[in-house]
Amino acid sequence: MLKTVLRFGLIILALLILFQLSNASLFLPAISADFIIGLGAVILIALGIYLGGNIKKDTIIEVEGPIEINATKIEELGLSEREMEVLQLISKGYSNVEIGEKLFISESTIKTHVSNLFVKLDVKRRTQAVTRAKELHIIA
Amino acid sequence: MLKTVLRFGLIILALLILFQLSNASLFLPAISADFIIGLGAVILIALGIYLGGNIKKDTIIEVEGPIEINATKIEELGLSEREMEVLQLISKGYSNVEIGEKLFISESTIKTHVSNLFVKLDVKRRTQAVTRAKELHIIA
DNA sequence: CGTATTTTGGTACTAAAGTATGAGGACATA
DNA sequence: TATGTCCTCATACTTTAGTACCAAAATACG
Repeated sequence: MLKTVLRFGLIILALLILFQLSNASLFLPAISADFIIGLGAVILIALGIYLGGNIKKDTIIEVEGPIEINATKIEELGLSEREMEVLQLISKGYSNVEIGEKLFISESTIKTHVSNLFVKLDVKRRTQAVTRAKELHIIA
Repeated sequence: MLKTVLRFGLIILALLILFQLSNASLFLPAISADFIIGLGAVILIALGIYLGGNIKKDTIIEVEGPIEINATKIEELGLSEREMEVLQLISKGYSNVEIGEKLFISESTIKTHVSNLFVKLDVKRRTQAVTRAKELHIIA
């Protein structure tokens, strides 16, 4: 919450600086207006990237303790978002039916996801899948 | 790769547009220069957020410190040695048959141990048992 | 030695998990 | 528009897992 306030504060601050620059450029003909505007653009994009990066980190990578999730590995294995959701619920000990209820989809679909998951993780049972996933640091 | 090119293209395009706007504003006094610059700023930040959100991060994997086993808890739950062995093998992803082979006892016996384990841990499935056992720090 | 606990094993059954296959819809991209 | 990927769901089947109940050895202990 406090971070959110800080971020929006940064955005407003950046806007204010840009507005000031637009005036300052009139009194500093020695410096090209184009240069200043370009500089402002770079700063704003950098700010945006910073904000975007943090937003992504907060929403996708939820971790407790010192263990972090290896997002690269997930891509390497070709695991989809839905598959990751299912994998996480499996690791928490839920049955296929329970997982279906939590995700509002049928048990059949869960079984499909689970089977695909096993192929991609190269395992044969859900308990193995959890062990393997933790080894690879793709779940907490 | 193609996406990367597209993104950098977008950045350059945005910069060009901004430069053009800085000129256009001189010929369009009806529209406030501040407004145009503000609009540009918003667009650039949005672009930055989009770009930042798509940058893949190689997250650092930090190793967890020494995990302590709570021997007291094991006693409290009344878990026998054999049950602990079975529990550990379950957590490694082995099937009942495989566990039986490793401990040189029949699958029937494993099932008995597993069922007793479930009662003592107050769970209904082996995946739950693993989750619970780790919560209680009775397995690594 | 007698008693309690653990470990072992079996049978019979139900429930859940997992496999194989096919297929339609959603959505982004070439 | 065509293509490919993901998500969805279903049917039919096989395999594990799990429950209930029982019982015989092995082991620990006062």
